[in-house]
Formats: sequence, structure tokens, C-alpha cells
Amino acid sequence: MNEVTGAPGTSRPGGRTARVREAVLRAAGDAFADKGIGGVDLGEVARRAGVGKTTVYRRWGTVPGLVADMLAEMAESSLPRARTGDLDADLAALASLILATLTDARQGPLFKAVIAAAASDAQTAAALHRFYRVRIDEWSPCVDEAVARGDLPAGTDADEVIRALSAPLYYRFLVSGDPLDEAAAARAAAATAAAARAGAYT
Amino acid sequence: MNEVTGAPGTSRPGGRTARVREAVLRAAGDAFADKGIGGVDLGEVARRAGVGKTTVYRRWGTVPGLVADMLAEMAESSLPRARTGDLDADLAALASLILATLTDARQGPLFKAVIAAAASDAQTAAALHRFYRVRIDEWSPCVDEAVARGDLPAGTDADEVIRALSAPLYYRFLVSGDPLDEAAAARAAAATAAAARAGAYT
DNA sequence: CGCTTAACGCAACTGGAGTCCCGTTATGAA
DNA sequence: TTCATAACGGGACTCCAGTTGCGTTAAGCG
Repeated sequence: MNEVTGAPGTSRPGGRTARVREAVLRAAGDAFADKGIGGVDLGEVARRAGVGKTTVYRRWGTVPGLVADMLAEMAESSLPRARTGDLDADLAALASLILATLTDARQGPLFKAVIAAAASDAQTAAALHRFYRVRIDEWSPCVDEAVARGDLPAGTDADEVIRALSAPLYYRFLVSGDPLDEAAAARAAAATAAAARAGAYT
Repeated sequence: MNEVTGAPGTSRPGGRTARVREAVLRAAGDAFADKGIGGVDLGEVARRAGVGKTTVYRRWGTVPGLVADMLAEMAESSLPRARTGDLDADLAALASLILATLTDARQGPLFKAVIAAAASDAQTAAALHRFYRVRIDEWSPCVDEAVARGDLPAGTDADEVIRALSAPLYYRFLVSGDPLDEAAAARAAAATAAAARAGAYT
């Protein structure tokens, strides 16, 4: 009759519970990275984590639920943005950061898995949007600073510029399958800067 | 001992076989559109299509196999490109076409499902890349014509321009969840044109 | 330090997705 | 029109992802 009990892991989050969570998230990342989102079930994650199958099902329930928890974890360990005082250099740094993330042997497949899950699951989609909200808020000030310096037209939408920079890289990554390399990142940064200076994002 | 027999449907493709294929592809599109790629099994597709479960499993085998067949079908019924003789108008037309496709009640969820499947299945990914190859080949001439008219710098990569136009729309659609409307399409077209004129895609 | 109970984990169970067998339908060719 | 067989369809069967029950461990509090 204990009706106020929340989700498992909320009321005694210390010690063993924390260790289990850490092991499961790590194992889940590994599993998604080598089998993709579709080929993994929670039983396998439990095995890899050295944890009881029941525990994983009870705390996370479904693959999207687990993915959402992983994203929340990742949002917190997000890298600080560059601060070079130069728009082109800042955008190039962000493009390189995105490139590095997407081509990383572990993070790349994980992102692919997460975005795929978000396509068919509202909970994962919400977690994903929150993740990018955090990233954009972190980086958009470099655009505002460029506006303040007079390097970009007044009224430029900073968020839109950041998205415009990210978009071509994600498009290659998810849709077209074209090569994802430094040249692509540099081109994305240059094109975004040119369009922004021309006032396309006001 | 008939070892030369190909996949089912290749040797007697007329009449009933063709009707079954049509019914299954249509039912699959409906199912993916309302439940997403993950929530559909071939048994359900068979039920919706009014066709034996065995038939669907025998001819398509797996969900990605079915998706690949749908994409092949869609690539053939691709719309012809605009031919206005004006770069800005051509790009705006393509942006609107992409917008219409992604926001369509039936095609939008279907594309989401297909791209998600491509993230974890090589066969689907290959079919998807082929599909976009066709689309890009259809539209890239409008960029080449702009170069010929002197409206864009010589050496501009036409494919890259088309991808740059598509990218922001797909990014919103798949990743960021930001609104996908005429304003976004117009901005994508304008930004791409500006960057291309500045020589960002040479 | 001892008690309560949240959280874990093993093992047995269940339901449904995917497979298999075999009889039926109807295509395509002679 | 007839015939051989490609393709379909119903239904029984299998196998395993996900559930349930219950005993065990250890977190958190006094």
C-alpha cells in the first residue's frame, strides 16, 4: 500500500543503486554502438552490465526509456564552447566539435541510435530536444557577440545560426551518407558565416 | 532441386503477385506512418493488407527488407524539378517540395521511419542513399544552369548546394524538433543562395 | 549497531513474433 | 484449353523477449 513510492532508484540512490546505473548506462552505450538501436534488448544490456535482467526491466522498462536516461547524463557532461572573439574561428571550432562527436567510434553510433529512437518514441524525442536546447544555449552567445562587434547584421537569430551550422553535418550523418570529414565541417562553417553576414538569419 | 529460382515475385510478377505487392506496400506505409518503424511487425502488415502472414514473411522477410522495397518504388515516382530559369525561384521551389514531403501526414512519418531504420540497418541505408542520389541528380542541374548564367561562381559544386538546402529542413525534422514551416523553407533557400553566391561551395 | 524496506537477482512462466508444413489458387506457357 | 508449378494462405509449432513471484542484499535512518 506504499503508494507514494516513485520510480526505482529515487528513494535510495546511493551505493549499489548508483553502481548499477553506471554499469547499465555504460553497457547500453557499448551495445548500441555495435548493434544499433534495433538489435539490442534489455536482457543483453543486463548481461553486459553484469546485472540482473529484472533490474534493468524494472528501472528502465524499455529501450527508449534507457536512451532518455543516457541523454540526460550526456547533457550534463557537455563541453564548454570556444571563446576566440572571432566568428569564423568560433564556428569552425563548433563544426569540428560536432564532427568529432559524430565520427567518434562510440558516440557516433550512439547518436544515430538515439535519433532513430526519437523518430518513433515521444519520450526519447523530448529528451533529445532538451539535449540540443542545452547545446544551443551554450554556443549561441558567440553569435550574439559577433552581432555586438558589428560582424553580423543586427537582429540575427543566434539559435538559427547554430542550427544552420549543425544541419549539413547531421544531414550527411543521417540521411545522405556522404563523407563526414574536416572538409565538410569547414565548408559548413564557411557557408553559415557567409549566409549570416548576408543577413539570411535575421 | 530448382536452384535457379530467384526471390519470390520475380518469376511470375503479374496478376495476383502484383496486387499483393501493391496492397502490402500500401499497408506498410500506413502502419509505419502511425506506429513508427519500431512498433510494426510483418504480421500486422499482412493483416492490414488482407494477405497471408506467410506471404509477407516469405517475400520481404524483415521490416528493413520491406522498407527497401518501398523506397525503390518511391524513387521511381519522384516529381520533376522546377525550371524557372532563376536560381532563387528554383531553390525556393525545391525547399517547398521538401517541406511538403516532410510535413505530409503520410509521407512525413514514413520518411522518419525509413531514416530511423537506416541508422541501424545497412540494407535500408543503401536504399536510402540511392533514393537521395536520384533526387539530387534530378535537381542539381538548376545549380549548373545558374553557374552557366554567371549567377554563381564557376566551380560551384551543384550536389553540395542541393544538400545544403535540404539539410536545415531535415535537421529540424529529425533532430531539433523546431517548427517546420514555410518560413523555415524560405530561410533555407535564401541562406543557401547567399552562401553559394559567396563561393562557399566551390 | 540494529531495524525497516528499497532495490537487487534468480528462476519459472507467458505471449506473441517469426517459422514451418502442406494444401489451394491461379499465372504463364504450350 | 490444359498443365506444371510459382505464389499464396491457414494453422500448428518454436523460441525468446519481457513479466512475475519470491527470496536475498544492503542503503538509509534512528
